[in-house]
Amino acid sequence: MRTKPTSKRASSVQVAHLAGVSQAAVSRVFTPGASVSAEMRAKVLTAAKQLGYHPNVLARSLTQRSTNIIGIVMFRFTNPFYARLLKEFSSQLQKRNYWTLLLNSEDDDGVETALPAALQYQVDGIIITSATLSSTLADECARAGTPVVLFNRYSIESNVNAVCCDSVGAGRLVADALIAAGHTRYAFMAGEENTSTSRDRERGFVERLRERGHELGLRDVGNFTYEDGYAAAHRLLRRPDRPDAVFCASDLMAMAVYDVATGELGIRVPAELSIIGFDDIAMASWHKYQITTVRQPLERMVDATVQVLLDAIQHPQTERVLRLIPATLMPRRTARLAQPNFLREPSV
Amino acid sequence: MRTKPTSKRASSVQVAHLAGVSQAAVSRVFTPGASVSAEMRAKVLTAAKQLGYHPNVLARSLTQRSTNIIGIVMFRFTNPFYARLLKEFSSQLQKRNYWTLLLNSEDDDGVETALPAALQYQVDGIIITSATLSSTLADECARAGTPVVLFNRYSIESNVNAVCCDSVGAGRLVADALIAAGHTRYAFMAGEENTSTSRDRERGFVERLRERGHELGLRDVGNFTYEDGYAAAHRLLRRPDRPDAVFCASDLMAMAVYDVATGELGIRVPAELSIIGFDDIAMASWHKYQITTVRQPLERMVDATVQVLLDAIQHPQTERVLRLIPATLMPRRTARLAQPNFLREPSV
DNA sequence: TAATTATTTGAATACGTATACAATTATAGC
DNA sequence: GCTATAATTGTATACGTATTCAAATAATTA
Repeated sequence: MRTKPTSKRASSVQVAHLAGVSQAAVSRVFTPGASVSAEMRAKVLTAAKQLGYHPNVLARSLTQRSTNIIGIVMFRFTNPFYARLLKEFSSQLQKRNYWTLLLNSEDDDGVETALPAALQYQVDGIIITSATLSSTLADECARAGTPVVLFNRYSIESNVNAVCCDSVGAGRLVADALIAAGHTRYAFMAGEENTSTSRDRERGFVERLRERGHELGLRDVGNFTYEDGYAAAHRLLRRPDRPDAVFCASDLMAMAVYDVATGELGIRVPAELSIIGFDDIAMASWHKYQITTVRQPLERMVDATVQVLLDAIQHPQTERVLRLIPATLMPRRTARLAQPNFLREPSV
Repeated sequence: MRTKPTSKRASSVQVAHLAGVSQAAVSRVFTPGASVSAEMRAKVLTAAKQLGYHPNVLARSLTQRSTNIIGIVMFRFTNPFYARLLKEFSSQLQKRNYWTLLLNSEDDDGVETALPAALQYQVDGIIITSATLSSTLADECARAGTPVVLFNRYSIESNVNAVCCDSVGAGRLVADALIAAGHTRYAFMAGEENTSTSRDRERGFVERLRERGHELGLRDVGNFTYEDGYAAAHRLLRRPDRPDAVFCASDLMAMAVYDVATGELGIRVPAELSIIGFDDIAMASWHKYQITTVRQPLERMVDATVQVLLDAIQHPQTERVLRLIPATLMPRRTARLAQPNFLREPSV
């Protein structure tokens, strides 16, 4: 059905012909650092300009065995954290002369189909933000010699690089802060249950509460979204034994809790209820919300990820890297917290 | 500095060798519709599996002269409308067996550098969401035989395809709706001043107000963001002759106006002030906002864009296409409107 | 000036695939 | 059985570039 696109893109051979030189000469003119005389360069460049010639990067990558393309596997596009993440990745990569092939793992089999496709496009590396990697897939990447970095995921069995925010540590941080301010009835609102990010945040939180003699009284699930968080907030806050502190696995859910509490139920925040979110998306600092939240240092995480990936590309033999990046608490208006020096309490 | 990555990806020649057949046979096994006997297919596939062989798409695209890659030029990633847009594009394209090369035009010279890069990667087509096209660039694409579609932009001089929401029509729609409900003091909050989207929305709005004997009393600029919208809302609403109807060029700004009005100034919405936004992002329908807004039919627009682009790819000779897609009003809670049949008033 | 070295150039080949063409084998028709 | 046709396979070549090697030219030195 496809008509063969008779593209008129000029080739190096045509340029060479027009300039009266060899094809190799043309190639050298467009290869930084190659040996070319000034007049040769001039001749070739005018011919190239005349024909509108640009080197065919794909043909080049055939001989160079490197495409300068990085595949990014994604799916929660509309989540503000991920939107910003993608922007950060693409601009970081572009700055280092790499390009981004976007692999949407939203539908169907997700990663399972997207990833082999990426390999066929000979990407130099892969960043995965939306799933962990089955060992089959990990093997396939390894066999293809294509390095992979998981972002905010890690995989115990398979031998894959990862850069993560320290979710467990962050959960503990929040527990400490809330305990120090004298809260008594704790709740946690989970994201999607099967995500390691949500589970780890919860684990750190609960662990630390226990260690210091408290219990997690309540938990509910908001699937990382405002809408589901809104419903969950209703369930949590209308109970007679409603919590006086809610830790949410995302800012969107924290905003929903805030809206339900102040808008619908007349609960005073933070006097009667402390709310802490996660991510520090732009909205969290909107004037009307001012959500106290855990800040994932996104730039640093992206930086580290790119670093790890490019390292792995340049030194294929190195063993796997795991990098944990600490989160920090952003005190704002929705949580009653002790003086900031609680942060320096000895962490047991 | 780059070590030559000695990739171990198997080639069709290696598979052929292992299977004891010709390279052409291997190629045919992986070419849908080619003539291959069952036993040949079996032999090749087992050999391929054993070597972990996947065809090199780039090498293929050298002979086919088509990469199945579409370049998307973007930059307002974190704006929820654009985030959703990108998701919609990538999943639509992926469904049709195209892949997305993401071109971030955020920094530096933006499109001017990103686009030539895309051309070098021999993309089959380009979608531009963040800028219009200089005639130089348009020429370059035309010369390369690479079709381009502008999304929500159009260009008078250069001969480039475009799919747009009918911003002018939408502005008129809003004017009609607000007039019908008997408002008297109108204001407009602009996005970034140099964008055609904002300008066209304003133009339609003002035009239609005039036609029906009204004036635009006030205008201010919110640059499409919540923060700037917040500041602009303060300026607008603290005036003695404050408006009783504000039309905002984006939902984020409308939300800011709502927050300033209800949260800070105690203005009742919609009794004393009607607010209408633009885009219908997910947040606009959040329970606490329920912003009355103009809905850009994003799926239809994306659909149309992809359609136009793929058409242009398959039939290179056709002339340029301009497609205008009508917007619709989503009545919610922030605007006082007449009964819905005002929509059927004869449009002069 | 001649001899030596450094620089520039072109011819040939490789990268991994698809395909036109010819050669071969299988199938159908009688 | 034999011929005519269809299906399958291999050979050779093309896609557009980078790069090795040898040849040719320019620059340097004595």
